[in-house]
Amino acid sequence: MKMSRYFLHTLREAPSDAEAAGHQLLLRSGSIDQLMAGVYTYLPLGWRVKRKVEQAVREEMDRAGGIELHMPALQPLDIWEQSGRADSMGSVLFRLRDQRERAMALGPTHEEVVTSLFASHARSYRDLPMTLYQIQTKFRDEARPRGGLVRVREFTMKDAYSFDMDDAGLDVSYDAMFVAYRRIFDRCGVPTIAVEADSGAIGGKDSREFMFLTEIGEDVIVRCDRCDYAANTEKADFRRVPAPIKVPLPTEEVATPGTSTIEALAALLGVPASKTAKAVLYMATDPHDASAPAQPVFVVVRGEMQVNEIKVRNHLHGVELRPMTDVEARAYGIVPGYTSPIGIDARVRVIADRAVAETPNLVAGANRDGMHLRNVNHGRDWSAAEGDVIDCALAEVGYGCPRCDGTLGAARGIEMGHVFRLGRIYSEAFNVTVLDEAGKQRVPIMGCYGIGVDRIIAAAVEQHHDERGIIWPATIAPFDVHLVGLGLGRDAALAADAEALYAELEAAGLDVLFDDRDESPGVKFNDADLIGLPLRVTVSSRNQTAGVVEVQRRDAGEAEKIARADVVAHLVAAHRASIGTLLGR
RNA sequence: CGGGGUGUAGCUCAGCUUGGUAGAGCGCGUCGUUCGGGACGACGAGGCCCACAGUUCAAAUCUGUGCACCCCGACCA
Repeated sequence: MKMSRYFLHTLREAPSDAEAAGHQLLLRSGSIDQLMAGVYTYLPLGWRVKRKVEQAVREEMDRAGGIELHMPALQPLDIWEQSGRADSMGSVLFRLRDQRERAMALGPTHEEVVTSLFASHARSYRDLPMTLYQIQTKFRDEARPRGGLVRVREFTMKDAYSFDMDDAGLDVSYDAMFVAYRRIFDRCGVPTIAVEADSGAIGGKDSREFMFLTEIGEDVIVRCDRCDYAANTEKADFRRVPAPIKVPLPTEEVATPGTSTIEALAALLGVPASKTAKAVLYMATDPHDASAPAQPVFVVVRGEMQVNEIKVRNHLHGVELRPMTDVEARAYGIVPGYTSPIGIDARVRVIADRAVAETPNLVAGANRDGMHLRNVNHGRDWSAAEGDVIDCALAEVGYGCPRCDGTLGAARGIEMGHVFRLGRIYSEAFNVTVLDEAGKQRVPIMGCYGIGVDRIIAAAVEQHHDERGIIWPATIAPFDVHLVGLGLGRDAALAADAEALYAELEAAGLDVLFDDRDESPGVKFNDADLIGLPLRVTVSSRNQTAGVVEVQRRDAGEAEKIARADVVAHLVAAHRASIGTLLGR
């Protein structure tokens, strides 16, 4: 491609809307353009990157046995009601009506479509196992798009769905996807780690997220410093330190006027926060039944810990939680600021984290203004209901690893992909049955697997750039070679040779961006650095005289002078080597 | 949805406090000089100052109401 004829306009300064380096560089390099919050145009340069990423994903999915298809983004709302997610997806689902007022949705994901599709086509165990995938535009009405391509409302996802007869088959399908994901991210130059994850509104269990670790990540993960345990904090467990064996002491009241926070309480009584019990009050509502009254929930964790609301919600089967108001609390006889699990109104469901239940002689509220109780013990003075002592505290840096005696550290990350064993939630909802070898109807078990294509691009730039611009991994670079012609307008012979080299490189199978513009060397070099193609070739009168051209790798090293006659072979070899490294060959 | 911030030229911003009819740098066009790391000169194009409603002789500027975008939080297959 000749730059003089290309639709490409670099920016010297980044638009002020962009904060992350990767977002700024994608904008400055003329790769993307924002249309509105969370909606971007892929400009020609960015579009080439996107197609390369898609192709990398496609090849690896095919290699793993996936079969590509393409499902509609526009979907009837019926299927969302059939699965129950019309409610549970809530406001994230883009809804619309056609001219006959039929309710529809723009697909935020495709479990419903693929499962109803599979139901009408699959008949026999001979059709299984089957993994179907697509690369599709998804729509999610995100409350807060952010970070350029990181969280957007219209985006491209590769989503795959596996159908198997039994758990053992699902394991095979799942493992194949897991391996393919590793290869995809490696190939695109995006380092990821697989972490245990909450499966969220999609349902299912046993899910793993592939996280790209970065300061700008919106998820927090914890990792063990000794073993390979890693988990999203939404899901993470930690080792509760066994309490030293202590005899429960008699409770005693202590006056604590004006002490309604754990910090103030710990300071006033001279005890660590870990010797206190923290009460957090919620109202829980059922997203599937808006008419049902909100239920009061009282979560107790140790004073130094935070409630993991995701775990509480999952424990309560997907309810929505909101903080209880003081007015509501008083209606249940609760004194806000001095809340006590002791003698709580029977209508209030008490859920306790294991750590608080196992720690003796804690300071807790007395449910009287200005009063706390010392030496409160779970089991003697108060109790969560049967089955309501659970892991529901947030894992934090410095806590013990749940798997070994290591310590947890924390990092931020962006979710690049997610794989999980779905189970039969959807296949049952859509009445998928196939006949097994004995002629009996069986419901297949499903897995689902997603990758954010746009996020791969965002992460690749975030990971590979310097102060001058992008350093594209060779596998996803928009072009392979940046051919820079200096002073072509003043030297007809040079211009002719640059044209010839351009043609030779293209003929050799390289994608070339040829800067044939009438611009000064500084402008051209700066644009080349900004755009970040892996290889830069400079032709100039100076080099021409010596019979050489100059080759510069974007990722490292000094420029090399290469004999004009050898340059095509040299670049082909350099390109192959870079691709080979990323493919792990 | 709560909190904060910002809307003036394609981009980055000044002007707003103290109302008087629009500015800079970069970018863009033409011409000339330059030509290996964002050159220089001359001339030029380009703005419904986010929108609407007030106040005023007069509003980019003051007031109100919206809207958009960004950040933090809530939310998030």
